[in-house]
Amino acid sequence: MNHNNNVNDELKPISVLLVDDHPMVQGGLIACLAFYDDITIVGTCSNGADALTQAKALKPDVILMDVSMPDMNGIDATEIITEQCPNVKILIFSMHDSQAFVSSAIQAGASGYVLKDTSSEEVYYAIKAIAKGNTHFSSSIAKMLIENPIKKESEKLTTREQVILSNVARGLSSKEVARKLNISFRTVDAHRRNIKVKLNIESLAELVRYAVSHGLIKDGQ
Amino acid sequence: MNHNNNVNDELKPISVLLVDDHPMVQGGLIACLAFYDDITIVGTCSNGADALTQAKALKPDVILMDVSMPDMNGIDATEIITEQCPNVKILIFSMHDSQAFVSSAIQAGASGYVLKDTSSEEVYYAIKAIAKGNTHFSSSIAKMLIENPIKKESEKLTTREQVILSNVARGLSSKEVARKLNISFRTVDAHRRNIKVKLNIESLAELVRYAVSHGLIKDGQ
DNA sequence: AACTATCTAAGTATTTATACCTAGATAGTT
DNA sequence: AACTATCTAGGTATAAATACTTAGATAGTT
Repeated sequence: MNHNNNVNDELKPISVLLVDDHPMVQGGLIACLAFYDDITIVGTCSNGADALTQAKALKPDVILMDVSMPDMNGIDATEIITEQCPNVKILIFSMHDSQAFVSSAIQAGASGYVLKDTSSEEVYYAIKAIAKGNTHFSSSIAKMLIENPIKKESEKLTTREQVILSNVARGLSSKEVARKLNISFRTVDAHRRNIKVKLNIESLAELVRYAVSHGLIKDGQ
Repeated sequence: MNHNNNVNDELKPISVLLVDDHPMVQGGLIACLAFYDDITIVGTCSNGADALTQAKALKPDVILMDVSMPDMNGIDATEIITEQCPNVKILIFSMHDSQAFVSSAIQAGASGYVLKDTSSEEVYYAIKAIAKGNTHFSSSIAKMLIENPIKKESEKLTTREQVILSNVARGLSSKEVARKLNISFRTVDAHRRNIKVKLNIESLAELVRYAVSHGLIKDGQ
């Protein structure tokens, strides 16, 4: 059965690398994309570090990239891959629809962002779109980008601050964060104060809510 | 091909209802479980309300239930279904490994809890186990349950506790909450401790996240 | 070379949270 | 009448967060 209904498509199918640490999501993507013969899955992996290695080795047209993964997350991997493999287009496939995630992904060089609750058809069209050099965003993401454009670099938290905030919002004390990151608790304390000043926030509770609503932490985790 | 290597298995395959709002996860589960002929997927749905309807109509042996879903979450759905359909076993299939979620799920009547990063083999064995009346928990969950056992049978917060938690999660200190509610800060303190014991939570950050994820407060508020 | 941002970290002081304890008042249930 | 849950609140600790200060080490930019 040929599901390729566009006679002008290139003869060569689009090569796709799947990066997702959930076996069931990988299985679902393989099963759903197998339906389309103008897409070939050339590899799968489950963390950002492997994604970089695979991207260099396989040179896929498109990488379908999860965000939350062990070792190296999808955003960081996207940044490195788009720098080192400029011809590889990256489509973020995430369950997080927060501004912070989307902004980071775009600034890292992603060509599109689809949510995990989208249909396989939309994922297919998104892959096709970004393989052609276009962009594709899930409707809710696109709406968010219009209503709330990406902030300047200066208004955002630094990487270190994000790490600190993420750990604090997970329930770790300053001492525990300090131990985890091998720095003084004084440093953690200083970061916490700087974060609060930047965000115009006064309480730990508000910090946690900021972290949750901006995708620095999964709300149930 | 017959992958049923246990000759003592019942002739009738285990009927499973999938409840997950992510099409790709659903697709992955269908594809992965199709491999085993002693399991039959009898239905799929994508929210808790539909799960209840389907559970009553289909009377599946096992429901594979996601937690985070629109309309009604998997925990609430589990509580209603286990009450109304006592013969239906529920296996939670979640990405959240927090104590609060696991405790809630068990107290709602779930027979098992597997994380989304587990292999299809483990999901298969978990379904088999709970269909037989046993339980199954992902190793990290089991470890957590051993290290930090569930303390109380009722994790539901009283109205007063919800008011306290809501205010605390908004960023008010115990003194401020006390002033607002015209009670002693000692009372607020006592409530906070009781809430933590009930929810098996140790840090303020987790309290805030509980409040956000349980709708006591809007996360952007 | 000067400027800026970032990460680092120490000192000092105060406030708040946390963890134990006990226990009275009230309301509803068995 | 006894039991249970809930809300209330005090005592006594320690641990943590908070708010101020200063400042050195890099790295990148103008």
